[in-house]
Amino acid sequence: MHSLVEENYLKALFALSKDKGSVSVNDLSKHLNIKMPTVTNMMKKMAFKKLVYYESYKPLILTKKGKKEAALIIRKHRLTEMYLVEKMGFGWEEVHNIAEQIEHIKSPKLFAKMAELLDYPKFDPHGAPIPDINGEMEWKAYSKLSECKPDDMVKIAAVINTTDEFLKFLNRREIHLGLKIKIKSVEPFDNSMVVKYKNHLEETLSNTVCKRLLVEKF
Amino acid sequence: MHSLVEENYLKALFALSKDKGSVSVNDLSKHLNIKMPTVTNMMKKMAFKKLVYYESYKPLILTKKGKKEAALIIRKHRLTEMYLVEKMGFGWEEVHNIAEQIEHIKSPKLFAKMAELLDYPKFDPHGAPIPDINGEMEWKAYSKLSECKPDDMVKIAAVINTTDEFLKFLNRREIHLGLKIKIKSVEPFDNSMVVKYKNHLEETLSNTVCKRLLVEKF
DNA sequence: CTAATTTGTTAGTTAAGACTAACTTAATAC
DNA sequence: GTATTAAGTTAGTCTTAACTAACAAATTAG
Repeated sequence: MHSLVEENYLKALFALSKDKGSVSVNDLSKHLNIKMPTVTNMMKKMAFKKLVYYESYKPLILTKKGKKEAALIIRKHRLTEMYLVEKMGFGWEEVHNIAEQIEHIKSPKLFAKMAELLDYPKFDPHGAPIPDINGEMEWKAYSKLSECKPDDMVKIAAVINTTDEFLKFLNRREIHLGLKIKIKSVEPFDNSMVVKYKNHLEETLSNTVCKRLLVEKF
Repeated sequence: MHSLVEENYLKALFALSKDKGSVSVNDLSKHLNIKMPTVTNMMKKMAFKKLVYYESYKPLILTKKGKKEAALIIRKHRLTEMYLVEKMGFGWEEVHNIAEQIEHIKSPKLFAKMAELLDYPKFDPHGAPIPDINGEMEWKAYSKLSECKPDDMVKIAAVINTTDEFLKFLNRREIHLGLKIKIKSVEPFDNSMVVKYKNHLEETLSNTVCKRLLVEKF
């Protein structure tokens, strides 16, 4: 099995390669807060273990094996988050740090039990998909709220780039998954949106916020 | 905070010093499966951190601080075991390994929540006392089943020196905490006991087994 | 009470995973 | 298209926590 450190490299590689499919040493270094030479070294070790394709001066690419192992760690993370929220009563802004630790626990039984008790959930408390036991996962085709137009009626499906602070911000405005929102207007100069939902008849959301809210139109 | 490794030394020191109050380097070395020089080294580091009293060639003694920190790790371990059994449906023979990992998690909130959901339990699934939030804990004055006499009626209060195998052995005989047992006879040559409980009218338990069962007389 | 054995320590080595300093390759700018 | 800047690598160091080999102290045996 892999060390906790390797698991963190795997997760970072997986997260950063979402779009391009590859990652630079620099990006990985910044994301993990680890200096570049250390990253280079680790990539050589992980290449030897067939977790990543590594060639000098070229972008890093996860192997199939690396991707699967990363996805399985993410599975453990998201299952844990869901468990903490659904079964233990934590708020969605409290669970990240705990899950960050529990995801490294070696006990297939523990996570199998969580999945069972949660009735095999497909999404975590932030709307992110939970990879299945084979590491398979797919994001649904959500739009960003920031890309919607006035008069669109949308439902909040997921929150991305979550931080505790951002989630607390949403809490204060009673914004949660499943919430139905109507877009009243978009300010042209800063792309902030005025939206309406529940008893919030005129809430303004900055573009920074809108870019982090994934929605389903309906 | 302390490293996972230090936490394991603390736990081992605490467990081994139960009776004598002190531990030899040798015992600690054997218990942790770590060679003596490594232990000596670590003791110096931990003495510097005021977790243990260390003098060359003298027995190791936990400081008050060391004892408290050890007890708090044991608290996390036993709370976790209780949580896994009571809230997740694990068997008492399955929880040790998982708790061994979860006990190192840094999240006061997580363990506070477990305690709350379990309604502040005083004992773990094996009958061992759970230290309170200040690290205070006390074993009740139980007897070993091996020290009981024929015709004694006793109730199983705790299981000590538990291993998965021993707990499975108890499962197969339907022996569990709270079970009421009558001692029918004691074989003088090997101190094995013939006992009666529930629909087990004549079950023989070896001395090895009886020494690991703590009971309350009634 | 000395000899043998056990226990404990010292010194030096190793591996993992971090770092800095210095150098090289690749990318960008003019 | 060369010069500058950014990115990546190499080499060497550090810390933690393990190890072995060799030595020293304490205990036990006779």
